[in-house]
Amino acid sequence: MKITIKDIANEAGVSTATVSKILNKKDHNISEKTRKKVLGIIKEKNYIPNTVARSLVTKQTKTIGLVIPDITNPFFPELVRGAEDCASAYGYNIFFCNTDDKIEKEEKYINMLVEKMVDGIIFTQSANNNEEFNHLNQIRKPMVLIDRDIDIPNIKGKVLVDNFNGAYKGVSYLIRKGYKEIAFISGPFSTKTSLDRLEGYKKALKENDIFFEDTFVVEGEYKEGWGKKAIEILMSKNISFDAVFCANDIIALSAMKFLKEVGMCIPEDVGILGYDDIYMAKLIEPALTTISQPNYKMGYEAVKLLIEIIENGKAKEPLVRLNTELVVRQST
Amino acid sequence: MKITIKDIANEAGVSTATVSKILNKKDHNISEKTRKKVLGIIKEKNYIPNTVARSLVTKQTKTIGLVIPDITNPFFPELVRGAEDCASAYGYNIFFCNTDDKIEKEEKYINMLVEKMVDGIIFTQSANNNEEFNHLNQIRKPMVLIDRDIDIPNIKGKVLVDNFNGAYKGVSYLIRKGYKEIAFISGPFSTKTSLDRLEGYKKALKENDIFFEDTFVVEGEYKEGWGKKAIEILMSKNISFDAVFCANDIIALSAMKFLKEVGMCIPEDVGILGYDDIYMAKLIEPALTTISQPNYKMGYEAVKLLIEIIENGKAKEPLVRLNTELVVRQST
DNA sequence: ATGAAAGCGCTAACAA
DNA sequence: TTGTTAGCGCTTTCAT
Repeated sequence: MKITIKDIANEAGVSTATVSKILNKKDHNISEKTRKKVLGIIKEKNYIPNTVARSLVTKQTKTIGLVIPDITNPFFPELVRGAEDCASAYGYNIFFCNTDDKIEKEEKYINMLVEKMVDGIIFTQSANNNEEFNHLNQIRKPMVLIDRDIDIPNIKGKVLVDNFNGAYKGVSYLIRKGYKEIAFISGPFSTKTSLDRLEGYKKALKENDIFFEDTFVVEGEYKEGWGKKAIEILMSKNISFDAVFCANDIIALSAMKFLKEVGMCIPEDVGILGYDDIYMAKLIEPALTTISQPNYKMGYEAVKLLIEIIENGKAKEPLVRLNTELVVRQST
Repeated sequence: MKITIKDIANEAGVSTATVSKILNKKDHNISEKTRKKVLGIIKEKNYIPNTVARSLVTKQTKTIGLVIPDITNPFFPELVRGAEDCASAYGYNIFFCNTDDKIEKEEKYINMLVEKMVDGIIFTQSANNNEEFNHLNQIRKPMVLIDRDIDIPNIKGKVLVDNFNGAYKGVSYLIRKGYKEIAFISGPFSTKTSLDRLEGYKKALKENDIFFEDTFVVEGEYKEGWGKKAIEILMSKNISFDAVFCANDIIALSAMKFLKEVGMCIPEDVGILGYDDIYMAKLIEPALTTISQPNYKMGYEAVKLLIEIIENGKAKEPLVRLNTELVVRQST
């Protein structure tokens, strides 16, 4: 039989209130003697408090929901890991959900999370879907957003990355290295992320008196196959480029693979610059020069922010803006 | 103010018992009229039942714990995804934990999970740590193990992969392809996984009348840097090999990168065979031939098994053994 | 077909 | 310093 606080109280000859106080370190006026005794019995009986019962009265579960599109996308493991580490450090657990960017799944999960009485929710998306976010506005739980800057009234916190500067730094570096004809394989322009990176790219060109040409930019999706396809498009248009700035590392890998297959040398014939710095970036040959997103930190900071909001009702600094970093390797 | 079952009952002019029955589809003798009415009010008021309160009485949380070493290791995302998909299909949520293979973290998390009243726990490790598993035996929750075959009395289910056959298939293929001097970069021999793969490797050699030599096998760890180091060891011993069977894909990638750096051509000078088929295997150049582990399926099946055990007390088939598959690409 | 009431295991006023 | 007691929101048995 499961043993409860009552059993401990009986055994110790005290009331459950006393045991509860000891359990919750509201010790201040409990005699050392009974404290010791109760603690002893707890250990001896291997008693584990039932947090479900506790949550019912305290109205908090020490649990948060983490909603991402797909853990299988190499962008997310680090982020999730960061989130989990932070949660764990603050005594919280994480419910983990994959939405595949599907609005139905998203709604279903959010409802599940609310039913499970999570204390707050963290929300990430890789791609904007331009559907309505009405259902998010129904939710009366603290929420923080990662990586996207949409306006939902009841979002109380955001963790964003400076994509503009990231792209700007990367492309500037490419130019300094002597590359002059830099193509940009972009993600969808429906995302602010992509738009910001495009602006950073443009600014770098402009500052170096390189004329910006539409044809050097191809818009696609943040997916594996897009890199190859994009190169094919570029080539079919007979565009000559000596470097490619890719909207993320997976795209870069796919582009690189294809370029090698058609006999190009990297970085001699064409330089490749990625974005994200996923785990594999350093393991491929040549290792990928890329703009490192602080994914782990994003996850960590988001949870930290959320917990602050949960515990204080609001955040001192509700917008965390993280910086990127250029990681130079052999592909440029 | 949060709205409760009482509010719904009042509004509808019925008792909470009635509402509860309707909520839980114990409808059988509730008049259609009140059913409709109650359901209407629930929708109108946007009522969401509090599962915490429910769990307190039903003694089940519809929640399971998933304990893995590190989501950042490319082996796990697919597995986790499979687990999550299955859980979600059965109406369960997943608490997600990373232990880094540290016994203290493991204990801490398991306790947290028990406190949170999970209905069951799934347990994965990449490397055996030979410490005691006493603490696992204290746990009176259904548990299922993935990928390792240790004996813990209260483990009620296991999902295993046939490593012996995987290695055997892979190495046999290498031999068929004409490779004769096949090195094996192994993981730690403290793991059954590694031992099984070694046996598979030996069997393939033997069947093809290739003499097995100790020196062709190097034992290390399932980590990124090991591939390069292993090749260095092999070379420093002046061992000539025309193919390398790597204990996992990360090792293979690292080995491949190093071999290319020292001027070897793959697959001409040396063939590379990996193990796992991680996401990146197909994206690198040359794409990696590897033995595909059914990671997604492992996660999925493990959760399915666990839920069966949770709901029926035991599993009809407590041991699920999954097969591997050889995926031929360009590295051989 | 519906409701009254007990109780799940815990916390937190308030009393003593 | 400790105990009494009233819930938290729900399910479930047993009456009605």
